[in-house]
Amino acid sequence: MKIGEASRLSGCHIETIRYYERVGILSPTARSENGYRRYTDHHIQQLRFILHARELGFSLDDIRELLSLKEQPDLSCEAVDSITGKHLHGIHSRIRHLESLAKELRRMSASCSGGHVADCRILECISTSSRKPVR
Amino acid sequence: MKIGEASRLSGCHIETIRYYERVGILSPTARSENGYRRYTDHHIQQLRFILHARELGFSLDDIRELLSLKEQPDLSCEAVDSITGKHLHGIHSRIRHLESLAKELRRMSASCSGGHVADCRILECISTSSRKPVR
DNA sequence: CTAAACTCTGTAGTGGTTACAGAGTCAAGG
DNA sequence: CCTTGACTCTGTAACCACTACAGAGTTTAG
Repeated sequence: MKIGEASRLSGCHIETIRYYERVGILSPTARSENGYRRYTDHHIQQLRFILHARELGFSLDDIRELLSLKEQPDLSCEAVDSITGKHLHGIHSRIRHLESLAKELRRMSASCSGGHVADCRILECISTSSRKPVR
Repeated sequence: MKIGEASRLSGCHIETIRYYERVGILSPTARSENGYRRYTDHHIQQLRFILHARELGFSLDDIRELLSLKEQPDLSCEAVDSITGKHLHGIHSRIRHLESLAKELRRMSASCSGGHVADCRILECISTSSRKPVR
């Protein structure tokens, strides 16, 4: 099938499909005589996998590795667990970071009683605060 | 003062300072005869403000606006509130999104009992799941 | 006088797409 | 047969907020 149908079946944009092939995430495609890429069911499976993994927030590097593990059914799935675990860990620290930002922003916002810019506590906070970087 | 001292006093990297000037976040600098940029205390204040606002996750566009509001002390600080509120809102939806991802990843991870890749439930989930996009 | 430290400009890279320009290909309708 | 529209191709640039060079010039300390 051609790229348009692959796009419809997988849910990936055409440009994104070409991009995935270019960066080596998607298996190389055969070409028709006119130079058009030809896609197989296997490509569609890969594209769906990539799309879902992206929706789960995995990086393309992670996905590259997951796809390569997927092709080796006899391996232990420890490596899959490890990638997932690292990803989950990263998500948790991003959540913690965002929560600490939200807390501080709420605090700042609450302390501002809404007068003139000159007395704005929010701007004052930003001017003078010195957050310790969140690790 | 020269850029090195401005960097030390503000905590911003030298390249970042030049970048901020180039994209119009930082006020233009005067130049010495040798072409070196000259920084004033006002620049240092601006740089500290930018640094703190970035630590709070504000975009450079937001910061550009906050700095411009800061220069107009007679305005109502409503606009500042609005920018902060929008930012906080964005942070909250990012947190919600990440939490839903984390939940799903934990679920997937728990359902995998650690055998061979061929039976890995995580890979199976990614292959077949179809998340509704989180708004 | 020399070496180190500093500054300058300009360019390219990061991640993960998306958007476009300009060209070629193909199928259906008049 | 010709045109129109839909499709595909390649290559490049844009997004964000930097960071990292290369290669050149300048200043400062010993």
